[in-house]
Amino acid sequence: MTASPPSRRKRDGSLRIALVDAGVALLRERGPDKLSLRECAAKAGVSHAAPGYHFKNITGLSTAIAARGFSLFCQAMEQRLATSAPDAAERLSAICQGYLDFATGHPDLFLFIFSGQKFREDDEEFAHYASRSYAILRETCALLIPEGTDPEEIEILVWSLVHGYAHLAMTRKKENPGLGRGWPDFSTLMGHLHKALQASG
Amino acid sequence: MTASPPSRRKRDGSLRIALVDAGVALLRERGPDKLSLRECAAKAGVSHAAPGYHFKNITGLSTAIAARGFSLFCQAMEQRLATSAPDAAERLSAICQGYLDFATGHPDLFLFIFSGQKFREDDEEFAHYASRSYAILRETCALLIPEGTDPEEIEILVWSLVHGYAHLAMTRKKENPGLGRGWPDFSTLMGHLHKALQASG
DNA sequence: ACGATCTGCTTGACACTGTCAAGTTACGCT
DNA sequence: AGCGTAACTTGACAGTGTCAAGCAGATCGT
Repeated sequence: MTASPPSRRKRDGSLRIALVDAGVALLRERGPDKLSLRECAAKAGVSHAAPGYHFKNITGLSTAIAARGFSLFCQAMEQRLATSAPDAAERLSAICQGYLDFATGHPDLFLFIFSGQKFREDDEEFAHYASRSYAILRETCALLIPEGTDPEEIEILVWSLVHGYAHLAMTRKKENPGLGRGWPDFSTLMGHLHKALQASG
Repeated sequence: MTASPPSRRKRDGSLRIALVDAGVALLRERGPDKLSLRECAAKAGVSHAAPGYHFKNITGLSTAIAARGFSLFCQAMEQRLATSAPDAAERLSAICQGYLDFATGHPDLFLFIFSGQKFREDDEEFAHYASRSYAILRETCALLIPEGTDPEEIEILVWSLVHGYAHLAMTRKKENPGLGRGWPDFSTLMGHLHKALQASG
């Protein structure tokens, strides 16, 4: 796996990246609770203690993987935003779609970053992408805040709805490769949400 | 811990219960990802392999703990329902309050049962309480379904909103003993939800 | 060109985990 | 009293995270 030339030493941090790659792959193959330093090492073709050098403990590796997760999460939302119509309602639909793209495309990673397990919040990369993901939501909501309403109220409303939908879909029965069998499409929920916002504004 | 008379053998399944108690306590003390068969055994005062007899593997113990979790979950909702005004909107508010009572009262257990880890779905107790918790939601929503709307659409709408709110509150930063600092109260979200339902009905 | 140094890894050890096989003990029954 | 079996205990093994020590290749000063 990741078979680079013989086994030269890297001063460029490429093993660090390879280990995160291995971790992401491991999550996908074995599930969100089966991460293991030693198996990441094996997958990357290095000795069992090599990860300990780059991430001093398993929390460090988990944090790096979560950072990768949040980065992909942001990417998914931005991708949908990039091809969205410019009006506020469409942009809101777009980030929600991106949200669900990420959840269905990387269910393991999605559950992992929202597992409630503690990461190293002081990690720069992690903090960057985690806060950026919320910033995207916030900016998109900004245009839809009814006069005289606390913006956070709407942000949390939207976020709760899409997050709850995605998270329930991922945790309920594993026989849903996409979203739950027979579940209403998110667009119908989005319709109700818009009605609520119109009624408020 | 749970110091019963000397160390007599029990034919009544009381060790099984003691082990689940120990597991629940362990989750609270050490976090949702730190469950251990051996430590549950120690906490219950039995040998390291005793849990293996009652739950054949750690998935078995996890399932029993999750069953306990869902049972408390149902209990929290029913308790709020019992003292609620009889009209549909109030009953809906009541189960949402119960939902949040459970999440804030047992954050570890809440994250555990919704961690996405797989349980033994064929376990009778687990299946009972898990499906019952959804049934409570369903029954409460039933009175609020607008004419000509798929009931599941409203159920998922409500469930997503309250679940997303609770789950985000639990996973975002651990310095929130209750719900996030400065977060809008759920009742405001509930207000928007009602507006949406009125606009639909 | 060459030795010193430092960085990136390896090796080895330890305490801990889940799981299984085999042994032991106490309870209920006849 | 004695037996059978349910409810454990004991012991072992492989796998885990973490740490200390060793070691070798890259880089630097000269």
